[in-house]
Amino acid sequence: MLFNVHPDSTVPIYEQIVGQVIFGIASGDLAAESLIPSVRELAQVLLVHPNTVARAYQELERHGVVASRRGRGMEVTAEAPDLCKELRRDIVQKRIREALREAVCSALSEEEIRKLLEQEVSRLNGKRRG
Amino acid sequence: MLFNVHPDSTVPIYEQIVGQVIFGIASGDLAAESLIPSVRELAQVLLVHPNTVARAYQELERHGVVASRRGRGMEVTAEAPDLCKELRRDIVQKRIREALREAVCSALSEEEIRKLLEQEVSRLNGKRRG
Amino acid sequence: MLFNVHPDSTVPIYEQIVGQVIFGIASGDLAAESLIPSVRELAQVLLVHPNTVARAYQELERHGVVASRRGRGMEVTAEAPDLCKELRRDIVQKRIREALREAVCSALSEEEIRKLLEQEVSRLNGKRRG
Amino acid sequence: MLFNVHPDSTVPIYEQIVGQVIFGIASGDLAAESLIPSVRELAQVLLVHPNTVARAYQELERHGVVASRRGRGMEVTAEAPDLCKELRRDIVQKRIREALREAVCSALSEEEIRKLLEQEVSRLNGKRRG
DNA sequence: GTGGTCTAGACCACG
DNA sequence: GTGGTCTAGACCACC
Repeated sequence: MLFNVHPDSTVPIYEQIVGQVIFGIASGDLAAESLIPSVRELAQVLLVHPNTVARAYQELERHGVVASRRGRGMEVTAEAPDLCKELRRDIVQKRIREALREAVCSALSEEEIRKLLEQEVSRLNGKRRG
Repeated sequence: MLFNVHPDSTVPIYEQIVGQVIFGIASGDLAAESLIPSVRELAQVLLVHPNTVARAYQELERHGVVASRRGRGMEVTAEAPDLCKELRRDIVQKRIREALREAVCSALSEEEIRKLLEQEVSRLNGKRRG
Repeated sequence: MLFNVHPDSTVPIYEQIVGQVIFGIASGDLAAESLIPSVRELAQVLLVHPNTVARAYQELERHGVVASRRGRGMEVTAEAPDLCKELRRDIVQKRIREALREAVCSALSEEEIRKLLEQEVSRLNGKRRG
Repeated sequence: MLFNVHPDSTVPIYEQIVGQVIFGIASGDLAAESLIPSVRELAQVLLVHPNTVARAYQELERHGVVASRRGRGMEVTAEAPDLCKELRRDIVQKRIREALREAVCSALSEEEIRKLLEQEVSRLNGKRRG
């Protein structure tokens, strides 16, 4: 499981972590009933403060995708995989929708926007395969 | 000239205003050497605090796209139109790139991402024409 | 509006604050559309750290009983009074139910429990009027 | 002897176990000079960690209601039955007092509180007999 | 070892 | 002034 957080994003770090865990569960990297990385462990990997991770985990618990197991850690719930697939779609769709809305209201033409999109999609697929 | 700010976005309001003005200049809605709306006027239209607008204007001044004319207001500079066309592309591209990067790292397949994109593009074009 | 928190309770302080605000809204002490005390102000009154109050306020926001007004404070929502009357009942009922469940499983007889209850009710009503 | 622990209560599990043993001794289910269940046995029944049970037993030993008998286990002391009857009353009374204090400070009327109490008492008696 | 709570104090965005 | 986020590090309950 690989975590990607960007400390300089306008999106709070804890929210990025929430998203990453949701993605991990949706993709199957984090299986139902398994334990997610401990607060301290993930904090060390991401170079953020444990409190920041803890806050993300509380949010995830609130969403019902993980449950705290006293003294053991945070466990992925049985319903999480289905739930996270929905949440993942919502997150990605929302982000894309906002980007496109901004593109439209920037008065760029539809062709220009499509060109930009195609270009960025190819760019990322290059990265993905590379 | 139409301004769109979304108070619940993670993007700060003043930054949204900066973007809107840049878009307005790039599209020609705000012509070179013309005056942009006064701080108070725009604050009233957008239902935000005048300080927030003032801060956005400072940022625009820093970018060199507007210049304050004592006693008259803020004027679009001569170089602004070209500059803003570049800035506009950068802004839109950056936002799209980030949205797609997130889509990719969510482990959605390329196909699913393309489907989402197409769906959202149509949705916005519907709105644009409607 | 009077706040009662007990630092040595097993119930976390932030949760006690959540309850107190809900009670205040349910009773009408905190009216819809009004601002609740600021984080710093309440922290000073309760002699707790501002972060603790902030956490309580986030929880309340999540419940939909207050909403953050950027730069102004936290506002009681329009739906809050009705919502809080329900929440209040749930909180009080839950606490009473747990106390009684414990009383029953302590193997005290029904009479003894009733006697204890009556005694404590009178005691509190004495306090309330005194 | 039946043990009831609620893992999601704000009351620590070890403290719940302490209470349950005190109740058992007060009611006569656990007789003076008899052995209480072993740490491992009780841990298995309650599905909690043996350390948690061990901690509860330490607490009970500190209260003087059980004493460890090398090689045999933990024995209910001779003074325990009387002591536990007092402790039981204190525990139940404290819990009820706190629940009622909260009810009062929630600004529910005396009438409403009495109604809630009556309703919950009947509910539990239904369970007790059922 | 685990997560949960709390204090402390920094910086930021916004009004 | 407001709330929001983050770092830092303490102590606790539990496994």
